[in-house]
Amino acid sequence: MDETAAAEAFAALAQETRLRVFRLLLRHGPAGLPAGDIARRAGTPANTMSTHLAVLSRAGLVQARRESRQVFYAVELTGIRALVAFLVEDCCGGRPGACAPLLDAALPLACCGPVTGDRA
Amino acid sequence: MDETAAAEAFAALAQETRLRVFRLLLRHGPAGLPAGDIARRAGTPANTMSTHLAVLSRAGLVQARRESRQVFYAVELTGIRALVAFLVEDCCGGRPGACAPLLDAALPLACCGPVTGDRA
DNA sequence: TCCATACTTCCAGAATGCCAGAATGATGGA
DNA sequence: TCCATCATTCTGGCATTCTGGAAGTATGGA
Repeated sequence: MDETAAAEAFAALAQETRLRVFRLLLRHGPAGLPAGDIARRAGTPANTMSTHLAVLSRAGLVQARRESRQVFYAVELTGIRALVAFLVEDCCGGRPGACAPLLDAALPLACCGPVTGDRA
Repeated sequence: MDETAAAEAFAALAQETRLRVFRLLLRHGPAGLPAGDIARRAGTPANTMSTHLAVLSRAGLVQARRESRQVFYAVELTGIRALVAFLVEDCCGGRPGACAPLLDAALPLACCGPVTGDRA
């Protein structure tokens, strides 16, 4: 992940509809939701939503898979992880402790309970 | 942190110069850097950089403090933490394990070494 | 008081993004 | 083959953002 890719991902999340959709998909996990459902839930025309979903997809934040006539969108976990990792890498010049309160408790717990400790 | 505030923060990071500046400040920790230094390092006119810094500041990602004639900018740790926490809250509908590989190892280690476990 | 330094605000042109109507694919049933 | 459904692409109007020159606002030294 380089600066351009990260900026693109942040831009994708910088729009309220897209941010809401991303979080909606996050709640639905790997199964995802069909594009039509997403549009309906967001109260957005299908074509507009299609554009938003394309932006999220190009940014590597969601993934599309066709299933018969519907197209399901689901979060791309590696994408969001890479984005956050990129954002905070080299934090405080690598000096542990200088920014310890940054993200420690808030992040893993909010998502998936205590972390296991091994790499992803 | 609500959706509007989060979108504003992402928008602040969605611009390459600002993203580069934010990461630069992250490396400099709480001490921060004077606005002039930041502009010089980025190769950006002072007025343009001032606008960018104002955007980051309004988004709650950096904090300004005056010191004699200079204005130092430093990362706002609570801001970035709140942003990431908001982004992944309710991940997978609260079902631990469904998205376990999401961020566990990558994030805290990249920043500050093993987490302590207590709240910030 | 006068000047130099450091930074911010004002402004306008160029570029980019958002949005939804209309038209165009893709898929499956009759 | 024809039609209905689901989704994407095309298009143009509108709004926002980016950028830097010029002017304005603090701060401190002489």
